[in-house]
Amino acid sequence: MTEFNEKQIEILQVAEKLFADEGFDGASIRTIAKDAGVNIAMISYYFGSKEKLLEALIMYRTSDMKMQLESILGDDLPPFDKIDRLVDLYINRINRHKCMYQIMHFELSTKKRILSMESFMNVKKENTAIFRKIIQEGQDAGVFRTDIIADLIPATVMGTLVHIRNNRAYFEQIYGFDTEEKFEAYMNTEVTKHIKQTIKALLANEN
Amino acid sequence: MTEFNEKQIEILQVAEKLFADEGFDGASIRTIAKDAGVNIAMISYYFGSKEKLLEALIMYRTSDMKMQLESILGDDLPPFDKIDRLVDLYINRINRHKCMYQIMHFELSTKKRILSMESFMNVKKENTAIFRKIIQEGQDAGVFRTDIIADLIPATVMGTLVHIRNNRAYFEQIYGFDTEEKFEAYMNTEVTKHIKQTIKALLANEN
DNA sequence: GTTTAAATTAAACGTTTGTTTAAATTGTTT
DNA sequence: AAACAATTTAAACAAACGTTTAATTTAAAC
Repeated sequence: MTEFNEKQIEILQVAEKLFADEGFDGASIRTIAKDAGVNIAMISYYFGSKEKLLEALIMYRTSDMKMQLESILGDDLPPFDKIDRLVDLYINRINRHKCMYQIMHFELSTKKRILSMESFMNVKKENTAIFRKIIQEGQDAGVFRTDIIADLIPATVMGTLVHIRNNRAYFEQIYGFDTEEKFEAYMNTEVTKHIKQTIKALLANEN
Repeated sequence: MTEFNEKQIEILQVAEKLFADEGFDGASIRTIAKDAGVNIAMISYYFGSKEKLLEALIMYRTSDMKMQLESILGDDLPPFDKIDRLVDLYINRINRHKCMYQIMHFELSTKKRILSMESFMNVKKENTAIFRKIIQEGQDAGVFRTDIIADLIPATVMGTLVHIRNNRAYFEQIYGFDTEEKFEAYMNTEVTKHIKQTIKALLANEN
C-alpha cells in the first residue's frame, strides 16, 4: 500500500516538523493544515485521523534503512572500515531525519499510544539481523572481540546521538555555539569521532 | 526557596508519573489532581500553573546528583573502579527516576517550552565539572587515554540507557520478556555490563 | 455536454483543556 | 469565642482541540 501524492507528502513533511517541535499533542491539526496549505478536513480525509497520520509518517520514514545496511554488509571492506560506514550511516540518518527520531522516541515510549507496532518492529528486527551479520563477520575474521553484546551497540550509537541532540541547548551553552551550523559541525566532527572511537575500542581484540 | 509540604510532594509524584506516561500535554490537570486526591484548583494554588509545576518537578529531582558525584571523586579508589561506580550511579539514578528522565529529555528538546534553563543548566555544568575531574585523575595516573572527548562520555552512558528504556517494547519482544522484572534484570546485568565494558574499552590506555 | 466521482471548503459539533472565581471550610492567633 | 488567614471546594470561564457534516468546486469518464 501507501503511495502518497504530492499533497499528502506535503502534509507528512509539515507534520514531521511540527510533531518534533511541539510534540504529538502539542501540534494541532489546524496548525499542520495551515502550514501545509490545506484545509483542516483534508487530514481526516486523507489519513483518517491524527493518530493514523503519525503512523503513516513513521512508515514513510522507516523504509529505506534496510537497503543501506545491506549495502554495507555486501561491500568488500575490512571489518573496521565497515564500522566506520555503519556509524556514518546512523549519523546521517539521524541528521537527515532528526525530527522523525525525536517523535518516534517519544511516542514509542509513551504508554498512551500503541502505534502500528508490528510492521515497525519487523523493520527494526530485520535491521538488527543485518547489523549482527556485519559484527559476526569481524568476529569470524578474528578482528572483533566475541565477548560483547552486539545487539546493544546500535543502542549506544543512536542513544548517544539522540541524547546530545536532545541536550543541544546545554552543549551550545558550554561550548558557546551561537549558530546552528556550529552545532552541526560539532556533531559531524567531535561527536562522530567520539562514537567511532568508542565502538572501535569496544570491538578491538587485544591480541 | 522550595520546601514542599506533603500534599505538594504528592502532587509532584503523581505529576511525574503522568507526565512520563502521557507527556506534558497529554496529562491533564484534572487527572493529576484526581490521582493525587486534591482539587483541580490546588495545582494553580500551589504551583501557579501547569508549566510551573513541571519546573518545580525538575528542580525537585535534580538536586542530589552533585553530592553523589563528589562522593565518588573523594573516594580512594583505582581509576577503573571509579568508572564502575560512576556507571552504577547513572544507572541507579535513571532506574530510580525513569519517569523524570523521560519527561526531561522530551520537554528539554521541545521548542515550545523554555523551562527554568538557568538553574537546571548550572546543576548540569557542576556535575560535568566533577565528572571531568574523575577522568582527569585517571589520565594523570597514566591509566586512561588522553585523546578522548571526556565531555561526551556521560552522553554515551545516559543516551544508551535512555534509548534502551524508550525502546523497551522492542527488547521485550526480541528477547521474549513477559514481565517487568525480566526487563529490569536485563538492564541490571547485560546492559550494565555492556556500558561498563564500552566505557572502559574507550578509556583503556594500550601501553 | 452530461454524469459521476474525487477533492476541497467553511461551518458547526461536542469535548476537553488550563485557569479563575467566589463561596465554604479549616486552622491559627488573639 | 472572635477574628483572621490559609486551605479547599464546586462551578464557571473562554479557548482550543479533533472530527464530522453538508455544500461546493474540480476532475474524469462516458
